[in-house]
Amino acid sequence: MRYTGCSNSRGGAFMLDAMYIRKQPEAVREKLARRGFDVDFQPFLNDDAERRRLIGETESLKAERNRVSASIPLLKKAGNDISAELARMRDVGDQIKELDGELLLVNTRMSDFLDRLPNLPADDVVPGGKENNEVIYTWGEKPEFDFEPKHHVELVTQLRMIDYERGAKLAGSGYWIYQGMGARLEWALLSFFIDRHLADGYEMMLLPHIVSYECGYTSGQFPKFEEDIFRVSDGSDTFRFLLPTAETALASLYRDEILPEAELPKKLFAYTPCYRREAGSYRADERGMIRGHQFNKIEMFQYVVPADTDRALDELTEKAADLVRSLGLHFRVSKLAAEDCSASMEKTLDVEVYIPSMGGYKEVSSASSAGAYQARRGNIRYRSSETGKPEFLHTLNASGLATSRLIPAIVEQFQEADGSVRIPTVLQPYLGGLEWIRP
RNA sequence: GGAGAGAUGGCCGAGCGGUUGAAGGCACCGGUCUUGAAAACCGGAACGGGUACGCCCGUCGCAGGUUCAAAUCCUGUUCUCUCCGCCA
Repeated sequence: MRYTGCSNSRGGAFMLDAMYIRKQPEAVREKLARRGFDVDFQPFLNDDAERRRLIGETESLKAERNRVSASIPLLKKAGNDISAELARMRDVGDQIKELDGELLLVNTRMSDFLDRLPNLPADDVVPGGKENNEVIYTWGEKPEFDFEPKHHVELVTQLRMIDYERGAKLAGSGYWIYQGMGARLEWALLSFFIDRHLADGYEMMLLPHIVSYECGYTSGQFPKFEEDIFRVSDGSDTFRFLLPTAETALASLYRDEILPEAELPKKLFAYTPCYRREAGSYRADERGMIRGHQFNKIEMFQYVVPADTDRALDELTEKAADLVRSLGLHFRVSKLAAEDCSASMEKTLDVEVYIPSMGGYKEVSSASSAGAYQARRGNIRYRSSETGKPEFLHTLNASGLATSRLIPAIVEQFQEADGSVRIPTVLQPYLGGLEWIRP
């Protein structure tokens, strides 16, 4: 499936990237190498040269055609015989058509190549995978239990919060049902997050959960990661899919638009369920709610001018961390190494909550800067007050938060010997003042 | 689902085969005027690409077609609006 529509956006996005590669192929190679990508740019650079040669040829033919065409009405008026001109222009038209065909081929090859390249890591992002992630700070202490702590699956089942079996009956493995206090706790978490974001001046959005191919292209999921999503069919050929994250929709809000600089930074958040195939990614220690095909998440998003990106990433990371802190959960913040950042992102900070049964930390929020990567793909610009010209803006996103790993963290970290669970103070107002969930 | 109307620059809006890349207005930038600002007046300014930096090419939702020449004609397509039907 080709990226359809927005054809001039593609041209714009395409060229800027290409220009950088043309000018600094070694710098680009080095940056990609940090992500474990070994890319040979030679074929691309050859295409780039060929492309410019074809453009030169076809455009001088077009210039001639325009010139002669403009003179034809004048010649006609003067009573000249123009049949020779007409014949020649027919011929020129054929040549143009042929050259344009070749050009299209080269262009397609180049954009297919570029579409599949991940973002370049930021300068302060170290090479390598997970093992090179750096813990920035840790908050709180690992909980100590003077009894044998239970696994969250056992706790939430006993407390009748989550029904895994019937979830599987309804939809298959990887789906669960929130019930009773589980449903209420889930809703309390989301409400709490919403209130915090509103207090911080973020605008709330409720989005379509089924979106078009272009959204996936802009956010960077497509064309490389089409197998990670649920495609939906209405019998037509239109490619639509379920949101794997609200980011996918939020990144496309202003696609093909030019925002006034005064509107930036634009701070948004959205609640949506997230639907993911997670094909083959289950691990034995991820029993329960750690990884499912559907989970609830509130996503924060910012559109900023490039100079504001670092500040925005700090803000988003701190907001996500602060939510976990407010819940009283032990967590840490890590800066990801290049290979661990998702493809669209130049830099990512994870907020990871401690899950006692795993003896480790699990991501509840990923705060990332996409730099101009998504903006290029979606042709999202702002009018710079400095130059007066449209420039690509920067996009950032962070979960705030995904709940599916918070509930395990809450029930496990706050469990008592009798299997009851203490409700975090900040959530109690959302639960009618309730302090405990008891068997 | 049926019928109709529409889609033009940052925004609104004219144009319906040949100096129209596009009148006019708003917004924007520079200048004159002003103590300063506003108003008024004058001027500039679309986006993308190529470049021998003189210019040139492309772009009027999108994709094709007709033509020497398309915003303008033809076909397809997407989206928006109005009316009818259906429905949470």
